Amino acid sequence: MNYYSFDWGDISLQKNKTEKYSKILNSAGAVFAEFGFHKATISQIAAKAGVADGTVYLYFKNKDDILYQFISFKTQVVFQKMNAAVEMGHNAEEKLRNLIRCHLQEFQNDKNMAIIFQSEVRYLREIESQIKDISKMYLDLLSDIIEQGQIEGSMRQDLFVGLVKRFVLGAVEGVISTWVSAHGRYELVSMADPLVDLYLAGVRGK
Amino acid sequence: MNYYSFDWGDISLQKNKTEKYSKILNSAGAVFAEFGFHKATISQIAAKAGVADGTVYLYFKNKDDILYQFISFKTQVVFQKMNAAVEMGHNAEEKLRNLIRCHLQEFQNDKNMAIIFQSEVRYLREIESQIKDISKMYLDLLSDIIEQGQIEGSMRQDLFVGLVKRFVLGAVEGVISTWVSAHGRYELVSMADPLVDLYLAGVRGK
DNA sequence: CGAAATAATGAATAAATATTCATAAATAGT
DNA sequence: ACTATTTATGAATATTTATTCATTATTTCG
Repeated sequence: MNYYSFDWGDISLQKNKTEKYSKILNSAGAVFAEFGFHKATISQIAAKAGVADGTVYLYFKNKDDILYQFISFKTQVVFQKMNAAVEMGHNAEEKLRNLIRCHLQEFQNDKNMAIIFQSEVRYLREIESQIKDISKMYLDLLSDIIEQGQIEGSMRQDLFVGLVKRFVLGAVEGVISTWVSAHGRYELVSMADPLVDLYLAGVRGK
Repeated sequence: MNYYSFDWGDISLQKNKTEKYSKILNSAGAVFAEFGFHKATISQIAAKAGVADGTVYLYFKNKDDILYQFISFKTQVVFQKMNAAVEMGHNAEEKLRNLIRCHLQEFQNDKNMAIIFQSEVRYLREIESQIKDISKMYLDLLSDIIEQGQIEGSMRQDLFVGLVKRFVLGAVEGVISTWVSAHGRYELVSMADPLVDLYLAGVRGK
């Protein structure tokens, strides 16, 4: 194994493999988003990725696996960003605001992901194990923020935390859902501040 | 046509037809809820309804049509009740509370419906026309309530109504979703008051 | 280069199941 | 009771498409 060939083979192999894997995954994302998981076909995905149908099966166990890996990968990436965003906040309100901003920003940047999360996540009922964990992480993140807010005194003591976090996540998802229905015509992220304001102050006048 | 036979034929015919139609529709609801629309089979539905596979096609155009009719029917019934509930309220806050209570109560009473709405409604992308209209009615109901609240002075003037209604609906759906995931183990309707309280006052302390 | 290993192909296969339809049962009208 | 009409049956069909795999292409590396 000389200097020139040192690991190059493996590296470029890895790279090609990764590239093709990503290509297929992204194509799948586009096709799933356009037609929905069940109406999407392997042939469509393969064609869009520029590979043969059979090739898909060199990178994924089966059709379900493609969806699973797509969601799994996207979730991980987004969640990492959310975590970082929350950490940037100096108090509970700031953390909440950062979380919501990040959430909306990421979904705005990746509409395919937004559509797929909205429509297909629930299909993975059985497969869900890992994905459920990540959804749980999101809710835990919220729990921490709320609890911190209560300690700081910026949030009410009489909150039912389990309800509040569902309330927050549900509303964000609703807002994203509307944005998707509107074919992403406006700035999703511009909803962040008004939304956080609603969380904090409610609809009632003073 | 004598006294004894007067219209009896037709009446019982109607009744039988309606009965079988409902039987199939309800069986479909149960099967869809248990297995999900795509994994549910016509044979399962037929078996549960106690009819032959072919019979299903005497009452429904195809599998999609069963889902469509199920959702369509349920939506209409629920929406009528919601409307009535809202009308019982004497002011915006009461109306909002009645709406949310009714919403949660109806979904609690019909878990199959809750599951199907949660998982499958978005599948009907194309078919959605009528269903979208009904969802729109829900949002209009909310718009009216919020606007009334603003006139009464019980709700802030600076609300972005389009956002608020999504916020409200999203949060209710989130709460229902959690309840379904918990296999309906607690009283969904007990969430109504805390939820409305969050809408009105937010999470911030005074 | 050339043999071995790896990767890609896409036509053929296999399985699932929605839908049809010839036949049978039930019902209604006389 | 008898015929016509309506309703129900369920085995057979038809279609769709995920998945396989024998073959071909590409890459690796002495």
